[in-house]
Amino acid sequence: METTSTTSTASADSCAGPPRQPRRPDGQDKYTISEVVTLTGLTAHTLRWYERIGLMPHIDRSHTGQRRYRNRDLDWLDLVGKLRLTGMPVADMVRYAELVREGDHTYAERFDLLKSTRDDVLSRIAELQDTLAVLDRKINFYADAGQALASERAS
Amino acid sequence: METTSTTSTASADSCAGPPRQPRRPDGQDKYTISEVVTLTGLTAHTLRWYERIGLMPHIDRSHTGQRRYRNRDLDWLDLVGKLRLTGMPVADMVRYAELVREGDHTYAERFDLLKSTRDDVLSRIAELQDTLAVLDRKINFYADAGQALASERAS
DNA sequence: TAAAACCTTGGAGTGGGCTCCAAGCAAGCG
DNA sequence: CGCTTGCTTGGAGCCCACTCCAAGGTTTTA
Repeated sequence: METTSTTSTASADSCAGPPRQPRRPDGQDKYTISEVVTLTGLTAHTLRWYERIGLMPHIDRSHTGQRRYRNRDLDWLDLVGKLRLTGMPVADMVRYAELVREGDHTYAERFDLLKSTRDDVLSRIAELQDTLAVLDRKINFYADAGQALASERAS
Repeated sequence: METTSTTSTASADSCAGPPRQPRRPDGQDKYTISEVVTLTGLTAHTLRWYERIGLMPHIDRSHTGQRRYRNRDLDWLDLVGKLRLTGMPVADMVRYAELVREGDHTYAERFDLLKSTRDDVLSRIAELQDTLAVLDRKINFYADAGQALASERAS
């Protein structure tokens, strides 16, 4: 049976920011898929799917065919996770992965891709700050309205 | 035949930031669906779909049954657009719309909803800034690598 | 050694957010 | 009057990013 992800990505705890993934034990360079699940917060399904669609580099296998992830694979997954947060489509990440696989002569193209991604991120940040301003105006409105209702009740 | 959106949302022009939607003509308070399409950048399909799922307030109709949007509807669509950029699920926006329809006694709940949305936005901004740092490190790496290749070619 | 836990595969299914279609009504124009 | 253009509806279809299933092989624990 498949281990259904216990480390839920969106936890509802009140304080303390994002639910940090457990840190990698150091000195280790071989992880089973379930270890990667706990380290990345992805599901095993998703990890295998990433591999099928060409988003992963070649993953080592044990002599019986089970995946054995290495630290560089985890580094890659970290990057993928970051890019995912920017809303970059998986297809674009696959493109980047292909460039990496193709070797050093794709440096320029990778550079361009990263730069335009960077620009996207900057404009998304700007959009969000814009939205923040709108939310703050509305929040103030409701705060005032709440005040008004309270004093009305008091009088 | 349906007017296929001419105002493409994602234009590829180089400068000048986001493709500003045309400003509303002032003094007007009745718009056909196609006017709203050009004002918001949404498609007519999407506007009708928003209505079906309960994301819109009641929209006036002409004597023949055609939609006539008013300025307050456009204001609402602006808000929806902002919230969409934050990644808020449409279902949550529908919830907010319901609260608005239910009247003044939902002020407190709306306030809470906006505040938690605000928190989400803040943490998304933080995530993006994190990602930006990663991208910058990689970009510097590739810039250096490009330099190295160039000087290699020169020698 | 036997049971429980974990891993493998290809392919099918899901949910969100649109996107489109067909068939038909309505308005403006030459 | 006929043509073009625009609007109406319910329902079907699409794309993305997973998510799960069945059927079987492997590894670990007791």
